[in-house]
Amino acid sequence: MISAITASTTNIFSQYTQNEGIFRDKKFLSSSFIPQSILHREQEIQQITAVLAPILKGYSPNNVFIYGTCGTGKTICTRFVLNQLAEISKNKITTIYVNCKMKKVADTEYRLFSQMLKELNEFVPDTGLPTDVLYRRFFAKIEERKTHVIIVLDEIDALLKKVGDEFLYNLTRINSELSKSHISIIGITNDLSCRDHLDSRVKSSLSEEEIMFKPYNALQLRDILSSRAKMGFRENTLADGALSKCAALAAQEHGDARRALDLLRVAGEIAERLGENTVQETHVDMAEHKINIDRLTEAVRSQPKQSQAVLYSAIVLDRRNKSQKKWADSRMLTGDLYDNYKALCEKNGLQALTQRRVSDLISELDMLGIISAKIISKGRHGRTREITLEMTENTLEKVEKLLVERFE
DNA sequence: AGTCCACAGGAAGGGCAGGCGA
DNA sequence: TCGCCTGCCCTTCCTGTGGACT
Repeated sequence: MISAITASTTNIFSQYTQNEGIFRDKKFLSSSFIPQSILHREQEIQQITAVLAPILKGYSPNNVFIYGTCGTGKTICTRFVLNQLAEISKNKITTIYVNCKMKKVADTEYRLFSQMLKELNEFVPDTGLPTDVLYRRFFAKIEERKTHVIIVLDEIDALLKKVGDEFLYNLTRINSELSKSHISIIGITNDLSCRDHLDSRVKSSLSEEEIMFKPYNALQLRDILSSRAKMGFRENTLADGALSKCAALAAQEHGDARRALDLLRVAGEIAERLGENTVQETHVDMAEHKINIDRLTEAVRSQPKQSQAVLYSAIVLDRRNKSQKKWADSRMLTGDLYDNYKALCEKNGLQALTQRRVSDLISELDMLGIISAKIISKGRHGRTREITLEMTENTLEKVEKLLVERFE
């Protein structure tokens, strides 16, 4: 029996290695790959370059705020320009890149400075030091460099929402205390209203320059995909319709190039797994479906147990409402959900949280796009949130299966 | 116009785990 | 070892809110 299994797996592996496959090199289909030239972003690249160019003559560049929705090339263009700048200046410039949305990495002031120090090869403990000690170490490290330091704060809105703008004020003030070095800040955000929430003193010092990235249209996305596909796929392995479909689907989602690349790569993986020689439109459909399911199930899986309990209560309530009201009305309110959640906790021996805390968990699930919670007023019957599940039936089944194992 | 409901959500602070330095 | 600092998760207390009802 064992030898039979071994023989079959050996067969699969040898088939896999013998088959040339669809991909030439998958890294070219990754959104983090920075190509030699970036299509349809010439103007934006020029704008970033113009802001940073004074560095080459020894002047301090202005701080800059870059806006644009997801996948419009803000990060890649910034990194592209910084790479070029580093090359021309013969690495006399220090760049620090931090993604402020990364949970447990840079989602608090302490973690941001800890992460920036890490980029400067100074390691500090995850917790335990007073913040001003981190500030001092950061100043010292910057001063030690005796160069221009460009700090790129990607998804800066996430951090601003969480900890306020005090850290930005402190960062912009550093220059007055430095004598041998200089700091410039590039803030990248997809929240267009982000700037409006800044304190006026921060606003004036940070938003000296502003650059806006418009979404790509389907034709532009097609160009981008086509150039990446030439590098990423072997010849004649990609049907023309598949490429157009990826571009069209991503264009529908506010011109998101990252999404287009993901679709193309996953479609290729699906085709390869099915033993096909070319990627077809059907594979793109399957990829879209897979990406949606994977994104949501992964988000649910990584939630703490209490959040999962809240979500499971919502699913149970949704199922009950649908069966009782015969699909007519599956809306649920915060109060109903909380009662259901408390019952679930009791059944599972879980300490129930207060309604205040559950209200925050509902907001977090809403932010993740797993549920939708809309505030409504029921007049004399108070104000509450109307909650609906934001999942297709297939995804819901997968998520439910995952949660049933934990709570039933 | 005033009242009332059922929350939303801000602010403050408690408790815990963990690191640092005297 | 102890005091002080941090982040994180949570509770308690409080004010604000929109629209139906009186």
